[in-house]
Amino acid sequence: MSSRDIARAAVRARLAEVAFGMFRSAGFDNVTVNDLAAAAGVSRSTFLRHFGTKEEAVLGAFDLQFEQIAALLRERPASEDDWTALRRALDTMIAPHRTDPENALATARLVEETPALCAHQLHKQNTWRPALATALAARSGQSVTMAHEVRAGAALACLNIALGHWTRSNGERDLDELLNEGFHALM
Amino acid sequence: MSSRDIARAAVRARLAEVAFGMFRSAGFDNVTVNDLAAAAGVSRSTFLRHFGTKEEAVLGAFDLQFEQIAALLRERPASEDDWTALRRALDTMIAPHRTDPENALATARLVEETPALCAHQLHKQNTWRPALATALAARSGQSVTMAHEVRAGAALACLNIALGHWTRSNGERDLDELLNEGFHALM
DNA sequence: TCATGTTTGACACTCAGTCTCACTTTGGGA
DNA sequence: TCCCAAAGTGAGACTGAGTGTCAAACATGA
Repeated sequence: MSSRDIARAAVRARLAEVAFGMFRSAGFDNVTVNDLAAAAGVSRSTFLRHFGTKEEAVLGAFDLQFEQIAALLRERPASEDDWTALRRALDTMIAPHRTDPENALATARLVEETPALCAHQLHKQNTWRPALATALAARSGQSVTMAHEVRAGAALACLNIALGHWTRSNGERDLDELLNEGFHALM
Repeated sequence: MSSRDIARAAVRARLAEVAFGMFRSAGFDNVTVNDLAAAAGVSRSTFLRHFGTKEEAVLGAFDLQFEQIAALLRERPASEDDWTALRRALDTMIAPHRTDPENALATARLVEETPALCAHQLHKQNTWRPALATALAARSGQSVTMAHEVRAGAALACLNIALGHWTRSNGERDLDELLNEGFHALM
């Protein structure tokens, strides 16, 4: 990672933070890219060059999480069945909800109540699903089957549902238990 | 259903058909709403009044299918386990792929290769999932639990994955069998 | 026939996203 | 240290989606 990449990532992080703050207080649809750029002290061009779309300013961070999940999945022991491996790998995804529930709750709410964000998020998951299936198969040296992909998809659906319940409980219910309850319907 | 509603539905169907034809031959992103309106002989305003968004011209029909699935699900006998009931209900969804594979294949391809359509489709499924869970619970007089919702979500993921395989096989593989294979990883 | 509600087309407007061009900054090699 | 090539930035023009308003045409049911 060159120093340029570091600088670029720092700018990106700052822009995302400013954007999240404005979306959180005014609502995604009531903030324009011009507003975001002005608030962050950059031009409209620069903002869009960093994120491509308004949605990516919120959802861009999730790509890293998916890579982490895939990596963790690959490291789960082959003796573990797929459901258990998936359940464990998702612990990474819900770590932020434990360490910074305030922020995680605001993000989850924003995504859930904004159709454009929700749709993009689901599409992102759909894009990552094959990679999860590959990781699931690779950890036990198997080749990818439809079963791997179905289990990966089911686990993601489970995550979304558990997160939805968690959000609607204002973060009061335990996300770990909600996930366990969800996986219980699958295992 | 008044005569006005009938006329309205007829116009909608015709507009959707024209739109699908153009999307199919030129690609979703290469056709503007102006193009669609001109080809259908209506104004841009009228086209957008009927569908709201370009995407809905393609995906609008799926709402009916989801209602059908929910209705069928409610009618499955309480003696059937949830997975079997879901699997049977999905037969409705894949009926068109049997009766008119040509058209179904083109639609599936269009949705899959167009990110905007894919995202909207997934969001639609996400919106309908609670209704499926309710139907699943109602058929055996239970109240809705997270398990119902998780199973509904998993079934939808399974449908998407099976459809993806079917599309990539150019409609040559049997969608019924693909669905069975997918559900096998869950049941 | 008439009053009412619906559909339509025209048009103006906002905003997202793409593209191009010129300018500035920066990193790394000579 | 100097220099150059590459990367980042800002300005601005442009396309196209989606919203809202208005007046005219239309169909429906009394």
